[in-house]
Amino acid sequence: MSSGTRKSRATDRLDDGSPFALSLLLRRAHSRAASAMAAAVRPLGLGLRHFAVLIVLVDRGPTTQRDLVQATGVDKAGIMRVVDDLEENGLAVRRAVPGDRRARAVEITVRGTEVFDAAHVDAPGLADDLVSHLRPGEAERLMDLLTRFTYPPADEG
Amino acid sequence: MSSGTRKSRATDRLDDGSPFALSLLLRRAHSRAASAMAAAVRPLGLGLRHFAVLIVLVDRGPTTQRDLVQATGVDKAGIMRVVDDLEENGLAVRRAVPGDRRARAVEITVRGTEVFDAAHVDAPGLADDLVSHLRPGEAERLMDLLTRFTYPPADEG
DNA sequence: GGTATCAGGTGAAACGGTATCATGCGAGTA
DNA sequence: TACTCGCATGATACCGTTTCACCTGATACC
Repeated sequence: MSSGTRKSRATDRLDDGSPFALSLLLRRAHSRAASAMAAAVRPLGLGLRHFAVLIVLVDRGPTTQRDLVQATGVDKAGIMRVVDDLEENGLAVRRAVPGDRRARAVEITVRGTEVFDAAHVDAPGLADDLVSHLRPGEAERLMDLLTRFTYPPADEG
Repeated sequence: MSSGTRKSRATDRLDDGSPFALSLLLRRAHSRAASAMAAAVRPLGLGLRHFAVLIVLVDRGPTTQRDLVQATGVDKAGIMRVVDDLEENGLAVRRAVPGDRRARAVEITVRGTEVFDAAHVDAPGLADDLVSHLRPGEAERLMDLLTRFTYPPADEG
């Protein structure tokens, strides 16, 4: 906390010692990754939020909107709008759930899987570029740490 | 990309193999960290974005809005609004820069430093809680990896 | 049946980014 | 010096997205 003027730093990194450092750093890290990966889906007229839903649909099959909220961490209003978009573009459909008249299961369409596959043409290359400046194994280490940071064992949230 | 139905997972994690996994994971990691740390500044009537600017001001002293854009990674329109808020609340002031009539240097006020200190009462504890389920040294390792992920050496963006 | 809870849906407000504009600086030129 | 042109800084307007609060209808529990 030097008073008065202070020479500007060489880098633009925020102070690592602050208790807010991790939060601010994650913001920039996400921004960097998101803007890079968005390039893979933008030509398809989709945003990453649409793709996050498609991934779940491919991975799990028909999924209620409630479960999509849980799986993606996106607010239910956001899921609503994303599913609206997917439905308008014919990439997914809302179907009634047999046992529960409240619930609507979202299911990916054939056209949806085609778009899903199309996005995976460029995506792996872009993803590799993101971490190409790290040393071997560090990308996996980062994923592992991030996963365990984001999903604590059960108690503390 | 297994075809057809597939058993639902126990956890709510997204597939780790997808090229989009890192981006989506960073989104949730940031969300978790940001909502936790926001609790430390919410009582002061501020958001994390305001605090990101205050940190730079404390660390560097008077800073032009252009440099705040670089330091925080926030768009210049966003910096405008944040500085507007800080000025309205008396936490910072815009001052003319001697050599350049275009530039406005933002400087933290006494009241700004008081608010800055007030936020640091709860912040360290909250920050520790965020990583308390990780093993010793892993938090530092995560910060290190995130830093090097976010700020590539110079060439590749 | 009565009540609490849950899934889905809707509208308003807050947030963040893009495009655009106005002014000032600086390099180059005559 | 005076003039132009390109670029930088800040400010503003607009638009898409996200978040919050509330509402409707269905289910579960007593």
